[in-house]
Amino acid sequence: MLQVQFIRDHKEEVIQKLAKRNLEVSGQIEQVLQLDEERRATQTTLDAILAESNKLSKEIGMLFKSGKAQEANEIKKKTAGLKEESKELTEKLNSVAAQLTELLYTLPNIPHDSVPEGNSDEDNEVIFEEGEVPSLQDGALPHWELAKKYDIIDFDLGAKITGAGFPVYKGKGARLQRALIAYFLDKNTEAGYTEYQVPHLVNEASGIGTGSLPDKEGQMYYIGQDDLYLIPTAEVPVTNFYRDELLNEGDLPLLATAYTPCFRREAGSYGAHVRGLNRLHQFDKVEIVRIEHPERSYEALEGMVDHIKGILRELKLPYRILRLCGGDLTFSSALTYDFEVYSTAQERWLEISSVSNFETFQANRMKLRFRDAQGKKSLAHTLNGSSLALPRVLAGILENYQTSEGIVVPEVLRPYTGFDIIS
RNA sequence: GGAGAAAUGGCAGAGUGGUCGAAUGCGGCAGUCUUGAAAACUGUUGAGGGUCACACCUCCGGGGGUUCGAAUCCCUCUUUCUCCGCCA
Repeated sequence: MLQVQFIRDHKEEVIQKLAKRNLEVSGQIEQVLQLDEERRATQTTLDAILAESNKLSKEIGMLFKSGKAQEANEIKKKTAGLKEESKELTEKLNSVAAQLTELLYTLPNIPHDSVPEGNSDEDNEVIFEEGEVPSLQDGALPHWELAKKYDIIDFDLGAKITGAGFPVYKGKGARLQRALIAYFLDKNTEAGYTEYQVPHLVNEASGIGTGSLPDKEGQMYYIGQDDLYLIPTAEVPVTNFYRDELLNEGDLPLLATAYTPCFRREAGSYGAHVRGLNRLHQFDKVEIVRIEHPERSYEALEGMVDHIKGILRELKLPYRILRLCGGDLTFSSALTYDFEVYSTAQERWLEISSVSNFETFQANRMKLRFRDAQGKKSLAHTLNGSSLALPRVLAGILENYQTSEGIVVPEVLRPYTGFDIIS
């Protein structure tokens, strides 16, 4: 959520920078400023009435104490009108404040200056590419064929017990999943991230904190009976550890990592591109989250990018890094780098990680602040990234490591799998 | 699931209708003393809104109510603890 104070002080800048997202928000900004003005005016009037009412109440108290009940009752009569007025104003204030918040919820984060112009994923900027695309033999298979051939993922069984998009991993496939999770968590903890295991259901406040709610896209699974949401990513529970916290500057940065399953309804996305592991309703992901000092958050973002690069290098997967353009940037993010692995058999790039700096956008929603040495309080910056999303990494491994003998396990994973080939 | 108790500032803990944003202790910060440190002593120390700055307003788990006035009374929700039951 953008800060009202910032919008007040930088109105034109906000309008101009949100244009990068191909949004024309001048009408909404005007409305925000108007509601804010109204909110403050109402508050001021209400405060004056409450002050008067407090004063009278104190007088009444003193009069009763000194036995002057009659005088007290006289003053009591005067309070009735004030009470009525304050009630009306409070209602108005609540209504205006609610409208303001609702409107602010509709405004996405301001893109960083380095975010390229553009409308869709086609305008994303490739900033880095590394790794060799293996030349596969004739008859190279896409991962869903390989999964069937080696009996390591059963999509039909998942569809039977739950539905489409809920695969069952089996045998060496299941073991490989476990290996990847352990490997990623180890890499993250080595880099200083504290490992957590977190709930897979969150309450509404947490969803709002990270910007997942209000969920206009209907992406989250909702458990109505208990008013809880299945997490779409570990980002939601982990970042919300720090909701409503006032940290000390010395506590920063805070680094956390967690493995969780992720649940996404993916309403409306069907077709060839969602085959196999490409898009699922439930998938596994290891996430990294950082709470940073605003002055160091972009340095931290680059650090996260380097960290993920290191993992992909070790896995020896061909990958590239994109800087997302304004049109493709997610709602809460100021700057996002996407990592994509080249899926040789499908001959396409698969997104396996998204690393973002949200600056104060989430922190403002969740009131995550820190106090500096001078005692000044500021919103912290929140960042997160996948390190990594499993299904597409698995797809990349299956397709790129396939040989006539079977699927070779990347070397760094062998201590975790206990086998070096799936045949 | 049933019965009971509780939720107050960074922490501990008082406050059961009136000048309480809240005693006291610990902790933190500043100072005095000291070569330095400790101890002792003195002062200071919650958050949000609002203001140029004050004033002023709001906040004692969340929401609602009673009252001229609520941390304090009532309703409700959440969480924690104790006991019983069930259970991986």
